[in-house]
Amino acid sequence: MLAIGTLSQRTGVKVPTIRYYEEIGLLAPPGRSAGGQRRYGADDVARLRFIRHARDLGFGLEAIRSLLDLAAHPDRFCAEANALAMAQLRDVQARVARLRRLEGELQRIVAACDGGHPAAECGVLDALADHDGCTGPH
Amino acid sequence: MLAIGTLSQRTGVKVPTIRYYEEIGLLAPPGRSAGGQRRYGADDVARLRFIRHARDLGFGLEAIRSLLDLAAHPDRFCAEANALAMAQLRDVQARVARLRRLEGELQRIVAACDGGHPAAECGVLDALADHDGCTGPH
DNA sequence: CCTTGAACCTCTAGTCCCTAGAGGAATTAG
DNA sequence: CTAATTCCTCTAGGGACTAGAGGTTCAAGG
Repeated sequence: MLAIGTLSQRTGVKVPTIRYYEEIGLLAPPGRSAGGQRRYGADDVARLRFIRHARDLGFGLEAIRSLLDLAAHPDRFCAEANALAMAQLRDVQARVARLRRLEGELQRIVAACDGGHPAAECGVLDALADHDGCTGPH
Repeated sequence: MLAIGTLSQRTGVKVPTIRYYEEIGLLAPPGRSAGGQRRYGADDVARLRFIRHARDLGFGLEAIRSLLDLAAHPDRFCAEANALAMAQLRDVQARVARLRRLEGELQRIVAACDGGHPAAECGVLDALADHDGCTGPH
């Protein structure tokens, strides 16, 4: 049986975060030692690693809850898991597209000023004040 | 003089958000009508547009506060504005890089399952449970 | 067996940037 | 003048944690 700190080390999830996951019902309340401390088993390690991995991939906790639910019922069909992963992929792709536009605007803005002027002539401040100078929408 | 709703329309910032910006000191408390409603002028439109644009570009409110402060002192040098914009650019670039790695992993994961299996054989669920299958770190 | 120090416990509050709703007052168009 | 719309303040919530206070339990060394 593992203490919470050991579970934390084995999964890379911080101790308060583990307790938070328990609080919101993502992790089942574990057994306790005689003195009342949490004790975890191998199942908890696997479950928490799953959560960690999905979080790293940008899934929200509600999506993760659905995925875990699905994984707990191996006889159900996994169309939902597929749909969740596809939604996540589309979300990531949309964010990349948006960030790349921002990157372009920021490069333009940074190039407008080398930092050596009085603020009155600063290209950065001008660019922020004037959206019309932007190449596209954001 | 503009009512808060008109200011909202002209800047694209929602009414509660404008009040929130006032509360945190990003926008000066405006004058009031006889009945106590906020009345804004052209300066407020410009300032709020500046804020909106910087938010759209992903700047945090504290960075925006610094930028506005700088813009209010046209005699100061703008090295700080330049530094803030560069920091923001680097931040955006780092996020893009990370999201592109995620995109790759997600594509691999989505390809592992067409949604037509029982959950026990689902490639998506397997991939989430097993980080070692991933191409790179995330 | 006892002591020490690390790790654990609960609880509250804070982060960021808003968003939503309740209950009521002011304004504006007809 | 009335009715509809907008405005006011105040409180609470959300996502996903993070930080801190004040106190308890555990494991290892002597």
